[in-house]
Amino acid sequence: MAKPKSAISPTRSENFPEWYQQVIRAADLAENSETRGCMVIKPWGFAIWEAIQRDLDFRFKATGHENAYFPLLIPLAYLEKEAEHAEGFATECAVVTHHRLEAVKDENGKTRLIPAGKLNEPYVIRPTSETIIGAAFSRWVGSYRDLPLLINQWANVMRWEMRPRLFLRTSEFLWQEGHTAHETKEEALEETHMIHQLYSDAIRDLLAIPVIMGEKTEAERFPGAQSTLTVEAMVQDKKAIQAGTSHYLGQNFAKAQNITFVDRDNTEQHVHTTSWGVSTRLVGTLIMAHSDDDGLVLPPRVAPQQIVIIPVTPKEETREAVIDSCEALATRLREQTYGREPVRVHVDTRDLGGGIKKWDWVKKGVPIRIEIGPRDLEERKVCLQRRDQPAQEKTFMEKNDFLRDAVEILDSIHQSLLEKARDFRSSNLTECTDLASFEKHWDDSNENPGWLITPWSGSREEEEEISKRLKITVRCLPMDKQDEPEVPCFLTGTPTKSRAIWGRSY
RNA sequence: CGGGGAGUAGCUCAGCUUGGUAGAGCGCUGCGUUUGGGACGCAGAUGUCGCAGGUUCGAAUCCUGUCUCCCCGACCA
Repeated sequence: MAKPKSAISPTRSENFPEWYQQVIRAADLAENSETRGCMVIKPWGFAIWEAIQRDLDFRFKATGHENAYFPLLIPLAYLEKEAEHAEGFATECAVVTHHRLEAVKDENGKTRLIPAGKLNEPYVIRPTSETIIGAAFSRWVGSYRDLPLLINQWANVMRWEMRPRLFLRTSEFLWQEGHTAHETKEEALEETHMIHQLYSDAIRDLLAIPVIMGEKTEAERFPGAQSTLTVEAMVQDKKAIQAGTSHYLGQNFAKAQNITFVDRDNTEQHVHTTSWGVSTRLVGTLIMAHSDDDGLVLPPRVAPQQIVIIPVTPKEETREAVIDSCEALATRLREQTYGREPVRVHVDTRDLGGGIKKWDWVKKGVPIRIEIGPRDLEERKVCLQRRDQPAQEKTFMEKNDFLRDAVEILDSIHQSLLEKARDFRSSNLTECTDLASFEKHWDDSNENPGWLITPWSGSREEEEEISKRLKITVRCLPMDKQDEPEVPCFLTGTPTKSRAIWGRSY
């Protein structure tokens, strides 16, 4: 037999980046727009982001945070206040310099709009909001009684990316940014760790992606931060994606922006701030983590539709009965809940061939497909197909059993995706203790090198040298591997208890 | 931002070297036959040939500029 035809071409092994684009197109998630580097997020893609939003928003509020909203435009002078931060973002800022257009006829009589009304002080379109939120904090905080201040904002930000990719790196993207201010360093650090854990839990429970929790090295830190915590995910080409970050900013921004309070001993102090965020990049991560050569595979918790019921209506005389039965089943299923929300069920009554509909939903990644035809109606059965299994795979089960087990099946799909991702990562994360095999691992003959974990005590300069040379980065210093048995660093030979994870990244 | 490739129907692309004003397959619409399956037949619709200039009697085709996308690199919270 010829090799089975896949719905997506090229396949992952043929051309991973192209496969990624095709999955997005086939699932109708998003498209490139006319605006450089920006994307149009289509309903199916946006619904995934909305599901992520709802869950995270719930978690933020449950841990005492409140939502607020700050301006899109930041006075240039604000961004200049924290030196390291200013330098870090300088090259990727879009700048607003005018506030008016003048309509002018050109030589062909066509109306042209010419920027006019030059601003004395330009605005920067926010690449992140530390500075403008800091300015608000300095007004809002006066006493230790005002602390902690726990704010989150859902917003868009803009970073003028040179090489955009749908969802993974777009010039404009959607995210949430948490900004908090605290009395003490300990409290602020506790906040960053709490959020770090929250992200790790949410990504595991929602997206079925296991992440490694760790700290960034100095070279990889957020500009202006004292420490940056990261959650790192591995996707199917074995590259790393930073899926979320949580920063301890120390008093850097407080000092730059005068965020002070009078403490319990009546002395003026600077607050300790944090910031943390996840973005629409999570959608890209999810696509690359689970999808296969037949298209998108969605973890049930974020699937815009979790169960799609396809009526099979070969004969006109049984058509109505079949559709009624499908609708009735959908209603019963919607009465159930999965992960704090009613089960999302869609009945596909479009007047199209069964095969077309089936493959449509395969490519869109719907976790459960149910088909009901006249025969099943008589036998009170349903035909069950799971997206975590091959597209041809079918199971017939009693309708009542399915009604009883549907939520459980959704959860088992979630679990199987998570386990598969976990197995993939563990078989591509190898220990390495010597420089020779480290260098060999990254040489050109190894097209998709996995991650390496090494004993590490190198300096920033040593890290930057080897990173540049081998086109890799330290993904993180994994939190649970910083007190290991003392062995020589693979690079410097200095005995160390610390371990570092290395990889290629998006 | 550097190197390479590409922009022609919704999608994938042919046509461009040798200028004469547009095609295929898939998709789409309608009708019919099918139908536990991404089927078939017939009929039909759809393009300022990325945009702006220039050369020419005439430009998808030649020239200049510009924008966008893709790949590789540099950069990247």
